[in-house]
Amino acid sequence: MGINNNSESTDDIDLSCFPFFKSLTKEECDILNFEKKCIASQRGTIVYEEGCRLSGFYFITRGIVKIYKTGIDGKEQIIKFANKGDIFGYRSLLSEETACSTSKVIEDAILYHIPYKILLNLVEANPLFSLDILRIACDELKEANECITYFGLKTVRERLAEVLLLLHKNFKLDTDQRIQISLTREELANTVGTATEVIIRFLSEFKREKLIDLKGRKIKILNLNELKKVAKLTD
Amino acid sequence: MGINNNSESTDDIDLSCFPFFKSLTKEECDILNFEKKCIASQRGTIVYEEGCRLSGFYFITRGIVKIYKTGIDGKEQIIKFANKGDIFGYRSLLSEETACSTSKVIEDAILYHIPYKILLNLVEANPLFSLDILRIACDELKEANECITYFGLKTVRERLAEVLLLLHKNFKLDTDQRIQISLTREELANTVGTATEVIIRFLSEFKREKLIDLKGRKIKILNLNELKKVAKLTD
DNA sequence: CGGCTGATTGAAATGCATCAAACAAAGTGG
DNA sequence: CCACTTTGTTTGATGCATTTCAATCAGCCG
Repeated sequence: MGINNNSESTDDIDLSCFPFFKSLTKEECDILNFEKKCIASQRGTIVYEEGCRLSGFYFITRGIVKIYKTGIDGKEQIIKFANKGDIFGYRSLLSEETACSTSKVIEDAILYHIPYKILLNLVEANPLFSLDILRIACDELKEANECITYFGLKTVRERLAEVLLLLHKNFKLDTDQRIQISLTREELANTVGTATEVIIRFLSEFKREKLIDLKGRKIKILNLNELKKVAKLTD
Repeated sequence: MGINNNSESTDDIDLSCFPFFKSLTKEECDILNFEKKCIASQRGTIVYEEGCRLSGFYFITRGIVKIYKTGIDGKEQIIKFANKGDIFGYRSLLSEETACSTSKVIEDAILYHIPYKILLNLVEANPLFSLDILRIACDELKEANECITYFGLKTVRERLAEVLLLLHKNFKLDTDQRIQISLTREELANTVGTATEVIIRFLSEFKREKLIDLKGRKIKILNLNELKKVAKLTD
């Protein structure tokens, strides 16, 4: 693991059924479906690395990919988890720069690679699609700004509570109401921006306070409202 | 001060000379210039506040505006400084949400208000402009991601060094090579995400180490390379 | 079984936040 | 024009949150 472990398949799912492509015409969908390349990737696979020049962006229909940057001392900062229906890798593409983050599969995933040229053609030819992707970028920007704010104004304890709430909101729950995404303590730490040990301590503190329940990496939120108070959220 | 102190003027500068509008046709420029509204705003003016519904976005041709969010305890987190040639307020507009940040003039500014409808028309009618604004959003996203990373991985001392370098890069220098933007210690603190006193201590530490020179709020960088080392920057 | 990675706990060190107080500068009103 | 208020800057001292180091434990895989 940790090494490329892809298998290019000829999986011919029609991407037009996903909301992201809703504004495309029939012809555009045909081109898209023809040019896309399906990549089934196992946990640990690195999709692209910081410094790479990408040839296209990625659309994910299954699994989870973490997007992160690496600091000088080798510590990671996770910026985002991409899952079903998300796109990633488009930012550096459109800015015409090398990737400034790394993306790694943390839950076996199905990815579709879509060439840059197709993206450009669509943006230039289809104003509605153009607006769609612009709105996606704006939404990401909003989340990033909220993230900056929470880093600047909140303590580690508050940030952990907020991250748990975000994971709860953005990822499916299993039959036992546990958040399906399975992160190591270290990955949680790299999201919150702290040390692994600190995460462990606060998690067990939350558990003691009956805010959450832990079963290995599977977390269940027991008291949503109280956790929101800990996170100092208004809504 | 602190209260609205605008004066709507009929200033008829042709906006097409700014790079942001470079992709517009002659006709589009005419409409833009007709629909824009010039607002001369003094230091302290609040352009819009968190929770407002905006009717358009802003283009700035002079002065500086700080964009920030306010925490529960009233503390501010500054997200961005907008100056000449920048746009702001477009994000919440395109996401069709109320503003999630406040913008306040910190250096007497000339702003142009451009109605949402014009923005939408341009994005839908002009693919090149559409791509331009998409790239701007992507660039902002890149900066935001770097900001998240520096919050997550760096100490306050390192962050302050990085912010000083960013200000040095993004704002003009005066005849004495000092960074023209004039921030209070508190505003610096609200950018770095720490307390005013901490900023003061590190600033005088940097001064003692001959990395910077201080003359009130005007900062001059004396040793760029060494400051980059402090900020743990690679480039 | 032994070696690996990840999780956990404890103790010590430190970076930062907070509180308090003094000072400087700038604007306000008598 | 001077006392007064206000706002911003500075310094010191203290306490707390978080980091770091060290050691142990649990689980997994070949």
